[in-house]
Amino acid sequence: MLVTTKDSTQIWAGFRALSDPLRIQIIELLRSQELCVCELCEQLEVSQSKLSFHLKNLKEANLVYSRQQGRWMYYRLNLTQFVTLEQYLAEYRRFSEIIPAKACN
Amino acid sequence: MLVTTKDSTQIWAGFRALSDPLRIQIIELLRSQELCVCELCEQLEVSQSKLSFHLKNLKEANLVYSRQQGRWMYYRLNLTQFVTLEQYLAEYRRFSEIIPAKACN
DNA sequence: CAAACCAATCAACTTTTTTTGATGTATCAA
DNA sequence: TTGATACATCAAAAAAAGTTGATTGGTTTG
Repeated sequence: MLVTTKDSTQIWAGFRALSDPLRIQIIELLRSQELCVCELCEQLEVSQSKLSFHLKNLKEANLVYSRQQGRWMYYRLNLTQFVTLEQYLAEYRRFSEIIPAKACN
Repeated sequence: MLVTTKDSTQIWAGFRALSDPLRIQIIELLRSQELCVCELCEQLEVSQSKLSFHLKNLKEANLVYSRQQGRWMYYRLNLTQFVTLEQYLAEYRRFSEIIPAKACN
């Protein structure tokens, strides 16, 4: 079963968002609780604009949600997307009979 | 439980390798069977050097093995690494009680 | 209203990744 | 041994991603 182009895009875009050390740190902080940008800034000791860049990145990959409250912006994980990626990887384990190549030529 | 820096590197490096459409296509072809470079070239319609670049990329992330036979080089998936990444993602689902943020200030 | 605050965005710059075409190396076949 | 094949590697160019500092927009506070 081949994934469609559209699904594939979702997939590698998701992995791309996870392919940066700072973004991994961000989601690990969000794993236990929703946090506002200022708190992430403090804990990760990075500039606000840098953080904004990476949060946008995570958001565009559907890995986080955000909600505004007053002048604060709170971010939290979108677990659904994590499950999607997890299941994509799980497919590899499912049909794990990998046939050795026939000799080439 | 926080992952160590070393583990984290393994993780985002793994995701980084999966963050490219061509590399996703490659692993999807390898999902059912080991293939040689020339066959991947044909099926994906990309240049050989381009393919080599991406295969190296996958290999450095431990997502594939390779073995040489005569003048052919055969690539196959390293499912162990897929499982590692899958389990990393699964951790997010496991403790999915995400506490809403306390009001900031 | 004005000032303070939080966070997004922008432009300029730096760094990393990817592509391309050429070259190198090893293997095999004639 | 010569030529062909399969693949890796390299250097240069192109494209994409990330960083930085400044600015902007929206919200609250005084």
